[in-house]
Amino acid sequence: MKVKADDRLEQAREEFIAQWGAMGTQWGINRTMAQIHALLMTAAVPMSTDEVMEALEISRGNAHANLKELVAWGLLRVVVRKGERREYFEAEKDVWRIFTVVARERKRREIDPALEVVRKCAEESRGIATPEGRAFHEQMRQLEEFVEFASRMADRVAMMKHGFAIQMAAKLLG
Amino acid sequence: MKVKADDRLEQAREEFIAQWGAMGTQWGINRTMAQIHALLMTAAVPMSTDEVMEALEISRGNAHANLKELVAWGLLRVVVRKGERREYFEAEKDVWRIFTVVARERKRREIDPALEVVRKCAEESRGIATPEGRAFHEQMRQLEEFVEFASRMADRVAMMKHGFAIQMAAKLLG
DNA sequence: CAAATTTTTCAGAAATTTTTGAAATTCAGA
DNA sequence: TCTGAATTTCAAAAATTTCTGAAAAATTTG
Repeated sequence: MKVKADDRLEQAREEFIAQWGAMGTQWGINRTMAQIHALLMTAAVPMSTDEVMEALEISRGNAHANLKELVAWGLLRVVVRKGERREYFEAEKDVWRIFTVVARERKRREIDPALEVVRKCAEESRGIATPEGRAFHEQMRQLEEFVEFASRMADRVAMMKHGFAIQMAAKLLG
Repeated sequence: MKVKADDRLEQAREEFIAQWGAMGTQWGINRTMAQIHALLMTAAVPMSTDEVMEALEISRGNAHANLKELVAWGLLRVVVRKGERREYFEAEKDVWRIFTVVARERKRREIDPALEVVRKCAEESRGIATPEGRAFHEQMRQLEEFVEFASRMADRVAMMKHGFAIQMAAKLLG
């Protein structure tokens, strides 16, 4: 009976890890990174690099690089047991916190650079006197305005507490 | 004087196209697709496949595939001039509409598949009696709840009119 | 219907990203 | 300081994605 329960869990968990990994691709996150995240998000206790390597059948270099990347994002914490040198990794499991972390990172990688680009182009095209020049500048201005708006929204959302977000969403969805 | 204005415009526009293309990469959109979008978003009149090929120095196959993809997304419209067989392409220039189109597409590619995955895993792990099994199921349930929430939010935002979004954002940002 | 023009397809080439695996480095305890 | 265990780095290999260019298919016109 215990064996059967363990099997079912094992199977469901492997399914989750595989699928979440495949999805990472769509999200612009590499497969291994997403798989490690899925693995640790569903781990009862922190895992070492070697345990991750074994569970996902990946190389040390790959495991290492992606574990560190996840730590940099803030999705994993490093845990050290006293009297041991080895590092263990533990995932953030709170769904709302995972979301805000990812939102912050995506804003940094997607919105901030876009803002720079449109600002520069709006600036460079200021005052060109031809009709085409005016149209171009106006287009850049509108883009800038919008991207700046998106940037502020992202900041706000990333700072929100779960309760507040739910409350706000209730209004929006109601 | 006219020449100088044209040069400045040309330069600013090329900068925009190059940078927007580079950014596409970060956004999980391929470079050419983003460049074509930038090119047409800043074009005074609709352009043909050959004009796009020439402007970006890309092959016919590449131009064709990405023009069609942009049409499928709803970011370009096909325009046919009377008495001409050739197709011309015209970009959606309204920034808010561009945003809602992209939001819809990203929801479809990123959120919907995630929802399926976590639903399946929550289902498959229902009723596993071990502590690990319960923890896993609970984690999947919370993920499911959140992704469903995100899905609904995305639908709402994608349907909003510009004015309403601004109004709502004012509350949020104020 | 035949010719001319335009669109579409697709196999292979090129570019980019990811992964491996082994060597170099770091670190803590003896 | 030396040893052994762990982390970090990185050049090369593998996998994946994107692009080309030419051929095939479709469409319009005379």
